[in-house]
Amino acid sequence: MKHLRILTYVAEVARHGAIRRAAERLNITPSALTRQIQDIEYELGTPIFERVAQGMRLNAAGELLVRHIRDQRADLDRVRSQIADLSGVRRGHVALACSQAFVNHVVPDEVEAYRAQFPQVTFTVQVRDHVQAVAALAQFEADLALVLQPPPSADMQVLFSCRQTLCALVRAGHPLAAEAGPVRLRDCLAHPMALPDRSLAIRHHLDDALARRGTPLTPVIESSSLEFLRNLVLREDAVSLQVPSGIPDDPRLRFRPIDARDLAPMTLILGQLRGRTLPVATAKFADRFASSLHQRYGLEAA
Amino acid sequence: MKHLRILTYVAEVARHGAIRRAAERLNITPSALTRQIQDIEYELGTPIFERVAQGMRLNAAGELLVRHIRDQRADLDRVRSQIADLSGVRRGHVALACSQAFVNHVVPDEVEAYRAQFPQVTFTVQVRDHVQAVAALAQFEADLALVLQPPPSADMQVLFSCRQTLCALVRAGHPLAAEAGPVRLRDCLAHPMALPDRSLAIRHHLDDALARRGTPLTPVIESSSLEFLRNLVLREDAVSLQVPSGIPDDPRLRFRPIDARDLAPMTLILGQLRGRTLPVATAKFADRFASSLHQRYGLEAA
DNA sequence: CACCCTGTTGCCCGACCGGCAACGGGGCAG
DNA sequence: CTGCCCCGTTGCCGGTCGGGCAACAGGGTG
Repeated sequence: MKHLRILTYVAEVARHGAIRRAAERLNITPSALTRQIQDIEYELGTPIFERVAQGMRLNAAGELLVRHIRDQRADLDRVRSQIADLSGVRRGHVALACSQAFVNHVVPDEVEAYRAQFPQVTFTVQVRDHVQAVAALAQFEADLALVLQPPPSADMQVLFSCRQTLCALVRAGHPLAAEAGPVRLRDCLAHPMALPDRSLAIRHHLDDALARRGTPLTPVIESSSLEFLRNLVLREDAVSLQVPSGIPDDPRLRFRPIDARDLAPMTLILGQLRGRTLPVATAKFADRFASSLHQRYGLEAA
Repeated sequence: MKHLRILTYVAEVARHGAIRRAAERLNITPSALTRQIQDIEYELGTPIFERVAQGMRLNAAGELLVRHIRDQRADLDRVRSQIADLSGVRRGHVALACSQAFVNHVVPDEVEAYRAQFPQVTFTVQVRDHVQAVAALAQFEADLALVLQPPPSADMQVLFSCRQTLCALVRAGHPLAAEAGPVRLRDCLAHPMALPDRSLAIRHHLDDALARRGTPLTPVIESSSLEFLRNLVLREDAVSLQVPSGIPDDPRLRFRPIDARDLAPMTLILGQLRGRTLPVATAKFADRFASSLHQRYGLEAA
């Protein structure tokens, strides 16, 4: 929308901390940009940026204004979506931040199903760890977040949650694949472990449990990529630890849940920014997503 | 603020229901205005006005947009006020809608006290009846409302409330002024009555009470102006009914509370629009006003 | 049918926005 | 200390967009 142009300028300068860099991204010259900023500061009767040698830094007034700008854009999006909705065409955009574990089938399946019905709705899916995902919500970079074990945050409003039991993941033919049903953690640790690294919630969960019991952990392979770990498990008799919803349907892979005595289940959460009214399309998608997760993984936890 | 220009156009056309009238108020020509409206409709991909022979009527999409515009302007006001606040100068504006009863000393005293401390804060005080005052809040035409017995409304959030006992108002020398303390309603009705008309909450309250008891009421004088009624009472031995907070400090006037057996006290309410975050200056004024009312008239009612 | 009101359109001008080039100033390496 | 680089800023100029004027299309009304 045209009238947001100037506000966009402010937001962009704030984001980059420098007029020249912001001007480049906005495809205008620094001179034009500096003048617009000055205009706004004049209208407000106070500077909103602190001029430092390295560029521009928001001051307190600027922080307030930028927050207003973000709110205002989000609200306009919501209104546009509502308007599109009542004209019959379901347009809109959904920005989702999710953990790596869900890029296999959980999110793609859901997006596919939704787009089959409303092809006018577009999506962006960003893979973020559980901390960054919550931050993305607060920054309005994402409308929804689907994550494992997010840090408790007042900003996050839970739309759905359930328990996910960690599973030992091995290739077909691995000794652990001989039996079915729960497996004890110590039986896993007897084999070489290929584990997520500390950027992933799964690893934090495991480390916490082992630290409490004083069991040392010496993974043979560590990676920030679950996909890499799966590919590795296919090639040698290592054991990985993943959540079932993140394991693709591959006949060469086998997985067994870790016995509940050894490892508490993790929490899967679909959430949005607390207090935010989502655009129609986004809200409807969130709704369906929640009930679809409900069907797949059972009741919401308390 | 400059970027709100176009949005103001929409709001003004919506308010007047006609481009030409709106254009006149905006000091531009109808042609310029029609083009701006068309631009917005193009950007939104849908008309926001229904063209009728008599002018322009908002359609559903327009309603949504206009609501957004109102919210957005209110939020900007709040941000500007916050910014002014943190730069040390307490600027801001307070728009108050109040019942006639409070223009004598309640509101002027409070405004004076506040302006003595923060002369940069400006005020508009609109006198509205109890129904219109609540509407003014919802329309963002007022930030605060001070009224008697407002209709219950989900839009209204109570900041302070207390009870006000209706009083018989007479001039000094009137037979009723001979005694002090509560007076029975039937003793008043024995004299010619000079009453507020049905545009005022006091009259509704009285009518309700009398209707329940089947007592007929034949006022000699009716007026929508409390001030007129007081001036009349000064000139002849009539009895008026007013709330004590609306009676000026005039040695020629006497008033005695109506006995509680005859007439329940009325409710005085200071309120704002539910869910709205008021600008700093306004919020602070509301705060002081509430505690000042508290000191004058006692505890909040439940 | 004429008249009045409505919104709308073609044409034109002026103001505003953005581009270009140059300037003042702070941080940093030689 | 000096030259260099990057920072924001300013004077000047051109294109674009907003607004004014006058005329047009259409519905309601006497």
